[in-house]
Amino acid sequence: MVTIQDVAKEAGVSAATVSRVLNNNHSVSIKTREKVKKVIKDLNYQPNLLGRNLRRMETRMVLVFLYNISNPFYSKIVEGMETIAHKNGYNVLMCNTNAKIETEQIYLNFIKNKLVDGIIFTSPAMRHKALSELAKDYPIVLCNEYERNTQAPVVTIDNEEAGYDAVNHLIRLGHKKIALIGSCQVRSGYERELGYRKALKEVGIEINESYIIRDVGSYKGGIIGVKKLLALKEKPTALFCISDLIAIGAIKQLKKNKLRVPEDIAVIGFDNNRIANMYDPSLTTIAQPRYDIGKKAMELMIKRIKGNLTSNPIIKLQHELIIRDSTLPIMQ
Amino acid sequence: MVTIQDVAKEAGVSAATVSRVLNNNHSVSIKTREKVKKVIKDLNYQPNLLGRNLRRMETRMVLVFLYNISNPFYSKIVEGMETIAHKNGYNVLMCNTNAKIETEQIYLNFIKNKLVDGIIFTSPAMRHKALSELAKDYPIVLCNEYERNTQAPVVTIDNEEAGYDAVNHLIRLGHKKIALIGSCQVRSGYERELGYRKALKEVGIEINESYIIRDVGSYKGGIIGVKKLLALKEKPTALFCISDLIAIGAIKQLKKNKLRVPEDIAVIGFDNNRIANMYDPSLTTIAQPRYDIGKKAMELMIKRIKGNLTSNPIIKLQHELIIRDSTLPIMQ
DNA sequence: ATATTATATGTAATGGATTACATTTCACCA
DNA sequence: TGGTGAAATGTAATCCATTACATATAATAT
Repeated sequence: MVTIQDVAKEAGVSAATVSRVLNNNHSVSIKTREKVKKVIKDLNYQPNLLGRNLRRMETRMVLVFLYNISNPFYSKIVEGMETIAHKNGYNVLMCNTNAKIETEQIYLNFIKNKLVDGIIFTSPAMRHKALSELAKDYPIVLCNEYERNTQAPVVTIDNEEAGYDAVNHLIRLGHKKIALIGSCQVRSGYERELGYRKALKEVGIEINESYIIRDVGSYKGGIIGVKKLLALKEKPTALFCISDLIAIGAIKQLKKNKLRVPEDIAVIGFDNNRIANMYDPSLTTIAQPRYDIGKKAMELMIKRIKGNLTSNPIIKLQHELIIRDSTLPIMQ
Repeated sequence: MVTIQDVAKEAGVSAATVSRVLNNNHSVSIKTREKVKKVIKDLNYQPNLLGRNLRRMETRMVLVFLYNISNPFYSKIVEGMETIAHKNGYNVLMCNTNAKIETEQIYLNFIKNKLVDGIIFTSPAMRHKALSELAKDYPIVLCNEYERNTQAPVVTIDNEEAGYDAVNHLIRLGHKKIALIGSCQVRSGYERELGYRKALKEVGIEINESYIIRDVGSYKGGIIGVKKLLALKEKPTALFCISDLIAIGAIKQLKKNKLRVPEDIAVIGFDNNRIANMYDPSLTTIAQPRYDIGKKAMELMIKRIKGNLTSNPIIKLQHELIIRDSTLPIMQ
């Protein structure tokens, strides 16, 4: 392996000078600089960053914890993070946590052992107390999911407001019997349910608790939810699903029961998952500003790493209602 | 920050002994070991792996290049990789390359700069010559996509055989006018087309070149492909799409033209993407043994890192035809 | 021409952990 | 009890690059 010493010897200078060339230190004469650069090229020298990182006690790497990379929701978020990171000389790495605390612990060692400079959580499994402790000692940023009491910077949307907007859309279409399929286990789900309740209450629709199917998630959850709802005497005419995957499961099950969407039942999803537009019918949904969420999260992270962030702000970015076929108004 | 020296001083031993305790070296007396462990705990000492890695000149990290994390196809593959990696004391990190050579170059520095021990490519943008050069100097494994001439270990499936099986399934259902939507820009696509040709030729169906829509990909490609096919005088009765996303785009466009799947046109996809089962109709497709592909790739990687792999094997694992609604035989 | 300052480069310490080698300790045996 | 070998521990070099500080050289001012 070629080291900085080899380059120095070959170029007839000291390692310090080579280092200065590598780091674009201005106090190297043009002649020397060119000479060193040539040797670097000739020897195909690649600096060993383990040495640099040890010396500087930083790695310029940020690790992103993902529940699972298969969740396409996060791809745009990560892109946003990468944009800001690269602009600041940082790199972004990702890992799967599978929402398991044990897996999180494994990868948490990356920051404890100085292998990365910071960690961004997208859907933490560990609880807010542990997270807050962690955030005291290390640069931590939460992206999307968080618990109210967590002492760490957060970037997210106003989920209650978004849930409100979704349900309001259904109300404006004339629906009165509106069901919800979701989970209040994560805060985002809980807040979306709050928005659902707020919207109904506001127009004087009494909340029918049997219309609220909780603690089911993802595609299968949508199927289960619809089965439960169709077993009711008074069936809903509209469905607010707190994720697009739930919505897709729900629609599939509705179709199985020969119910048409949106003619018989309108369905609205959440996230504007890539599949939302591809599905048949295409899904009305709430889009999150994913790219900007990622950018903002990385901005906070880099500030935090550099010690320029002392408070723990909770930043909420603007969501958007996207109307597609699954809630089209029906010609009577 | 607490260092190994601090622990040593506090425990009244040398740093070497602390290091031995950390690494479970047997030549430490039980008494000393317990004493050191207690101090480690009391001081909440976290070893700085930058030091260890520099000394050992290894990081026990493997980086996986993903075209984009939003491609759900790779999640199971990564899971397989993680299983084997963790079993061997390695960790898996991922990054987005967006199939851009420039981005690949950025992350390639990770291995050149000794920040990771190996890189697994899932869909390399760089060409086989550069890859082969790289593989000479560094542990590189290719997973799924590869070019014939690449001098590096490869784990994949027999794409020609899989394409053959897919088309054969359509033939057995009685179809004669079978179209293909795909891309021969990646080798897997090219090979699947070979399988398509082989299957048709075998039963004496002449190949209609206008039934082959090339160089379109993903969801939009499916839409474009169907538009082209429906413009033909003699429309096909079956469609082999070389990915599930293409198939979904195709079906969406077919429906738009009031064509029913599978009644009017049968459609088969490829990959057994998660959405394949969720879509309406659910997709007949070719499933790749993704978990096993990931496991195998990581096995090769670790062998290669340890210097126990000198050849460049091309390992092909077994695929499987999964029959669902999109090709159900039609009752006449 | 000398003093002063700026520029360029080198020397050596540093970061934290590991490990080859050296030394000490201790148990056991003759 | 002295000798032997094994076990336990310590010393110091090492991994590679960076950087504070020292020194040498060149440029400028007086």
